[in-house]
Amino acid sequence: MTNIASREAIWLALSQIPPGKVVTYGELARMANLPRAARLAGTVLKQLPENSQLPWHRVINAQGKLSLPASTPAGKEQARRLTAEGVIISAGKVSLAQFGWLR
DNA sequence: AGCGTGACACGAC
DNA sequence: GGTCGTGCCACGC
Repeated sequence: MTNIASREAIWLALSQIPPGKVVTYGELARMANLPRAARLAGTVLKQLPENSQLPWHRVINAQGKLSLPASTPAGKEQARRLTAEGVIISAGKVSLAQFGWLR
């Protein structure tokens, strides 16, 4: 599996996440057939272009929290988009109802 | 080739 | 509930 094919697999998996649901980095990697590439998922998301249509905001860490600092613009944007989709966030954590889609 | 780094995960304490 | 250590994949120097 080449490095770029892995990135593409992540992109594809990312595009499959429906609005109102969230997945963890590890789950995203599994969806992309890269069971142990949770870290890669993070680096790929980080390098996504601004203009991307992919739902990068639906990816959170295994503790149910947003990995982006709430102090940063991107962090606020992620929270804003999620709540706009009906995802309930309290104290930086996502409610279990929409967590763990595909499991 | 070696070593450090990161939007991570998981099992032990 | 926390913190720590290890394992992971890919990059960059």
